[in-house]
Amino acid sequence: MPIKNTGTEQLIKDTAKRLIFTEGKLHATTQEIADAAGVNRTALHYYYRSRDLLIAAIFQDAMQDLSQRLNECMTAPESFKTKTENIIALFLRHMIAFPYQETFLVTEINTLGTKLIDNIQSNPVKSYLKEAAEEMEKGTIEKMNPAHFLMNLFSLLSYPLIMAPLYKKLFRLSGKDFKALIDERAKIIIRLLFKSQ
Amino acid sequence: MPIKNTGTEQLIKDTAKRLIFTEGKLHATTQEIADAAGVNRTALHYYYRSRDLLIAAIFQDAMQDLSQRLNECMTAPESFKTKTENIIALFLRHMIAFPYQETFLVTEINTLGTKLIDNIQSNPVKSYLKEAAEEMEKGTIEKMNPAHFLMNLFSLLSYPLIMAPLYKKLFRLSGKDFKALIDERAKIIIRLLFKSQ
DNA sequence: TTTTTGTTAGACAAAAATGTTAAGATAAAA
DNA sequence: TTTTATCTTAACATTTTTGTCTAACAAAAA
Repeated sequence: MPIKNTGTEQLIKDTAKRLIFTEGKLHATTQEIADAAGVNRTALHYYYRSRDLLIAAIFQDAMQDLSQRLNECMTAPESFKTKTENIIALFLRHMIAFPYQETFLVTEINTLGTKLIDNIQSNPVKSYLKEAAEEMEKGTIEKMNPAHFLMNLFSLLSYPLIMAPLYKKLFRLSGKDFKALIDERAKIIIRLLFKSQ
Repeated sequence: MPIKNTGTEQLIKDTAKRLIFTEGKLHATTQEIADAAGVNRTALHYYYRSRDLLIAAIFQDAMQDLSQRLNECMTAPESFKTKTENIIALFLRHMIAFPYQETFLVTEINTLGTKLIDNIQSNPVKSYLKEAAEEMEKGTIEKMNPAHFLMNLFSLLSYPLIMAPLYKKLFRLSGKDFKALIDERAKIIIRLLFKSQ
């Protein structure tokens, strides 16, 4: 780590994340990133040496961030429903800020190979799936393979935000109206996933 | 259209679609496309003149295909539930074959601008939404903004297939096991969207 | 004050990707 | 058989993107 930290290294990475994760420009060039960050392109090489290394750093961060969010959410010491409500709140907030983070991860894996994620942590997910299975026994949620429950949850949270540009056109909605729609989703999702009473 | 049609023009486009829509290689180069198609890169230029034009053709096809599927599905003369079951079957089949088609559309829009889709047809969707609202009155599905119903439907259909590389790792599933999981989803989705009896 | 650190600017080199051209092979059509 | 449309090969030009180097400068640290 540098002795005199002016935040430029972080700024570059954060800007790249904004372009890629938030604005969905999955193939931003080094020039575009540097311009958006308001730094010279040389600074990007100064800190990250190459585009690939910057992208690798961003990929690592994204995986780490995803892992950590799953970890924290899924192993929290709360009731299953409360926990699920928290997952929804947290992931919705995240998807609003960084809708293309998961898309980025997947397309990187598709081009660079699946070995990128051999070390993914699946234990917290497993424990959540187990709890879901118990809830199914209790009858608070529909019986199904718990993996489906989790996929349903994440689908309902994520997909509308990824497809926002299409949905806005399809529904003829302004950005504001679409946002209002998204704000309603937490409740909708809970109502859908949990039996009515 | 060429007088002597040997299918190479189509082959090139189909191959590019395979790479982009199926394999999720969203920034395939002309060389990669030509190689995958087993033709010389010049053939690509011979037929499409430039990469951008090939991509534009693919984009148009994808929009057209999406529009047409929506159109056919949503205006079919069947009961709402049957119609929805058909939508699920059709879109699931499509997502299995071309999981990244919508992702491609959205990332293209994100980089080239929203004007690409100003002419999108939203009438069939509107009529489906109206039917959904009627079903809500009847009580066969939960009451909500019909737009949510549609977003729920497409989310549940699409997201798991887009995120397959991640989910396989997260659930530690082989390709075969994951496929089996996906095959169960049509029923799961119907059960989730429609009230139990 | 001198040195170090962070950073910029500019020029340039190298690589990658895209696009062009000309010549020729092939096979089907005329 | 000649012609023509299709497609390849190979060479090359252009553009885009990436990466490197050097000199310089400002601000903080020593």
